[in-house]
This record gives sequence, C-alpha cells and structure tokens, in this order.
Amino acid sequence: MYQIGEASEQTGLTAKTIRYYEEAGLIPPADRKPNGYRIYSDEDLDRLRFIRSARALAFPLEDIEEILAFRDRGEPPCLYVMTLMEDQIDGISQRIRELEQLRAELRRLHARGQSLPEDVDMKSCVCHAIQAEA
Amino acid sequence: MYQIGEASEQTGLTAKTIRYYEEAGLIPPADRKPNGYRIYSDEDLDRLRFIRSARALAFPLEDIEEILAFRDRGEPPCLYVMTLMEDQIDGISQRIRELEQLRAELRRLHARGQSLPEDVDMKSCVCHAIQAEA
DNA sequence: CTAAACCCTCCAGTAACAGGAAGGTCAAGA
DNA sequence: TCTTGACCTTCCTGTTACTGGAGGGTTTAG
Repeated sequence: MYQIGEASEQTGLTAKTIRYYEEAGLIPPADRKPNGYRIYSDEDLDRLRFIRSARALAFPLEDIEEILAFRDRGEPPCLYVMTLMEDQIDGISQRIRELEQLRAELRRLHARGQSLPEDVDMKSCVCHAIQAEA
Repeated sequence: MYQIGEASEQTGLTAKTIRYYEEAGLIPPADRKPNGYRIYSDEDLDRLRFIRSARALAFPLEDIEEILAFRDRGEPPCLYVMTLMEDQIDGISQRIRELEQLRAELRRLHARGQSLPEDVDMKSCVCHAIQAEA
C-alpha cells in the first residue's frame, strides 16, 4: 500500500492530479489511513497508469472514463477503444491540417513583412497585411 | 454608428465576443446611447476586425493586446509583430511535430489492435497495449 | 396592446489540471 | 521535549477565450 506521494512516483502523475481524478470519478474514492491519508494498492496504481497512458495518447478524460466503465462492468472495451482510436486519429489529422494551413499563412505574411520597410507612419507594415486578411 | 448587432455583422464576431473584448480591455469601453446600448464607430470596427484577423492566425489575446498597445501609443508595432509571428510559427511547428508523433503512436497501436482477436477474458486486447506503453 | 427583435448585466460552465493558503500528522535530531 | 521538515488534508482561485442562459429593459411594427 502506498501513500499518495509514492503513488505519484510510481505512476508519474502528480498528487494533485491523482486527487483530481478521484474527484472527477475516474478512480473510486481512495481508502484512508486512520489519519485520513489516502492509500493505494497495486491495483489502484495499474488503473492510474492506464489513465496516464491514455492521456499521453491525448484521449480526453471523458473517453477514458468510458473505457474504464467497460472494464468495471467486466466487458472488454476493445472494440469501443478501436473506434475511439480511429476518431482520435481523424481528429488529430484534422488538427494537423489546420495548423499547417495556419503556418503557411503566417509564413506568407512574414515573408511579406520582410519585404516592407519599417514604416513610421504605419501605412504599409505587416500589421496592415494582417488587417487585410479579413 | 452601429449597435452591437450591426458591429457583429460587420466584423464577423458575435455580440458576446465583442462585449468580452471590452471587458478584457482589448477595446476601450464603448460609448453608449441614452438607453445604455453600446455604439461603435467605423474606427471601432477596424479595431475589431484587426482582432478577428489576428485571432484567425491564432495569436493569443494577450499578444494582440500588446500589438494594439503599440498602436495606441502611436508606435509602429511591425518589428514586434514580426518576432511574434516567428514565435507563432515555431510554436505551431512544434505542435505539429507533437501531433504527428501522437498520430504515429496511435496508428501503431491501432494496427496492433487489428491483429488481436476480440478477447473476452481481456488478456490480450488493445487496452493492454495502451497500458504497456507506460 | 402586444409580440418580436433588439439590448443590458450577471452568473455558470468549459478541460484538465496547477498554485497556494491554512492546517493536521509523523519521524528524526538537538 | 521540542522543533524542524516532509508529508498529507481540504478548499479556493486561476488558467483560455469565450458560450449559454436567466432575468429584465427598450423599441418598433402591426
């Protein structure tokens, strides 16, 4: 059995985060020592490690909660997880495309700004270029 | 002079957002009609349009506030904006790299999940693959 | 006179925590 | 014995850039 500090070390999550997961309902309320300190079993740590891994893959806590609910019901969440992963991949691809467009736009503007003189009258600076993008 | 609804139409920002920008200090407190309704001049709309354009380039409001402060002081913000753009481009590139790594990892896991049978005993499902990534 | 379309302020919620205040607990050392 | 430091606790606030909604005033058309 581990105190929250040890659990933190073992899982790579901060104590704050572990408490937050409890409050958010991702893990059941931890058992307490007589003095009120939370204690965690190896099984608890496994659950926390799973959450950490899924978070590292950018799954929202809501999805992770769903997955864990499958497990808590004794059902294999695999099929569900596979579709979540597909959605996740699609969402990330979409986000990458958006960011690439944004970057291209920014590079274009930056190049334009390079070619303009520093204009004290503010008639032809890159700021106007931004404004003109509307 | 325009009411906030017209300003919204003209700028593509919602009325809510315009009020929020006022509260956040990005635009000065709007003049009011005797009945308390906000009124906006063409100059105000220009400022709002600038904010919208900069937001479309994903500049945080804080940066935009800085840029506008330059303008309000009568200084050309161009050099400052150029460095902000460079930072922005670097940040976006960084984010893209992170997302690409994430996607690659997800694809790897997804492929592994494809090759596993649906396992009622939950001994060999993709969820364990996730857990093993820790 | 009323209904629709405006506008106002204020409050809550979003995602996933982090920071910090104020205080209880426990083991080791002077 | 006392104290110091490292733990732990709860509770509250702040983060980003808004959005939604409650509850209410104003104006215009029919």
